[in-house]
Amino acid sequence: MATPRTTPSRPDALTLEVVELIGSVVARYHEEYEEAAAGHALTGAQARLLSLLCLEPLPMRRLAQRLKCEPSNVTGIVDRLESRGLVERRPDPADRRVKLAAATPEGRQVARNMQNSLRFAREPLAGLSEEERVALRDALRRMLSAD
Amino acid sequence: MATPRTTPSRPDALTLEVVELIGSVVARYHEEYEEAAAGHALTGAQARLLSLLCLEPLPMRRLAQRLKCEPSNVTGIVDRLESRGLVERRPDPADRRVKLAAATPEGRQVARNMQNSLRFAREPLAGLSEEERVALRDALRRMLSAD
DNA sequence: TATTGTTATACTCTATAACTATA
DNA sequence: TATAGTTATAGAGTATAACAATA
Repeated sequence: MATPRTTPSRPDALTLEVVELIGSVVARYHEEYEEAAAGHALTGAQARLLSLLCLEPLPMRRLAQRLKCEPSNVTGIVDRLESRGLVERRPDPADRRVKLAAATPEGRQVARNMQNSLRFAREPLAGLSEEERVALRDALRRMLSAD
Repeated sequence: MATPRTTPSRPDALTLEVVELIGSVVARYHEEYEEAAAGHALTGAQARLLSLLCLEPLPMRRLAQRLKCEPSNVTGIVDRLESRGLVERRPDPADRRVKLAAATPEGRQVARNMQNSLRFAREPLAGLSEEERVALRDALRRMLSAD
């Protein structure tokens, strides 16, 4: 194992700095996401839901799972997007209890515009060489699978 | 410059993967932060405010700046923390308009407990060697200053 | 006059519980 | 009976505008 034998409760200065840097990246990412959403008159939750629906229509229930919130909340978020014509509800032919939420063409356009205005989420790597990107990719992969 | 000359609108596969990994880290970090806060009966906003006050007492106005919200919101968040005895308001001897919010000893203890339960923010680096941590630190630094 | 903190208001997000229509 | 979606309700965060106390 590559882990140095230090007391878990007293991480070394390097580890502390990396953890703080990750916190900064997280904060920065979130700020810019909310900002980009607000620039298109969307809340963060609306923007996340709309982005999901741009990939494929989804039952309300699955939207709640993806957004990690209760199904009852999805009703309101979809209501607001639907009243703006960005999302629509369709019946599911296979199960009449299910409603499929789907992005309209206008909804997809708004989502695209928003994602294009997300500079930091798109270009955070401008200053890194290919070698550095590979190293960063490997480190991030390992972080996410370390659980 | 180390940036390869590709069209900005069509990033290469490596870049796309790294961007997606960063998104995953951000999502994971946020989930665990909210979870840790909820475990101590705090909302995310309350946890962030309390963590700030653990470093030093701050005027309400500065808290709003740090949390990137309107000063009127800080009143309510501090109210709720104060009613639980985790935060207190003190007069500022230098300016009688100002109220300094400060964490109580109990508030500091709750914040410490919460931070200790943040595993992902603390131990995502367990699988990385010191060399890799240095490379990760440098890459993150450059990402954050690339603006 | 300008600034600090607060109040009042309205909207959104959130969880919980109860309801309906299907299955 | 179980499930999908909704409604009703209450608490919290948010922005805006107006206010009192102080500078």
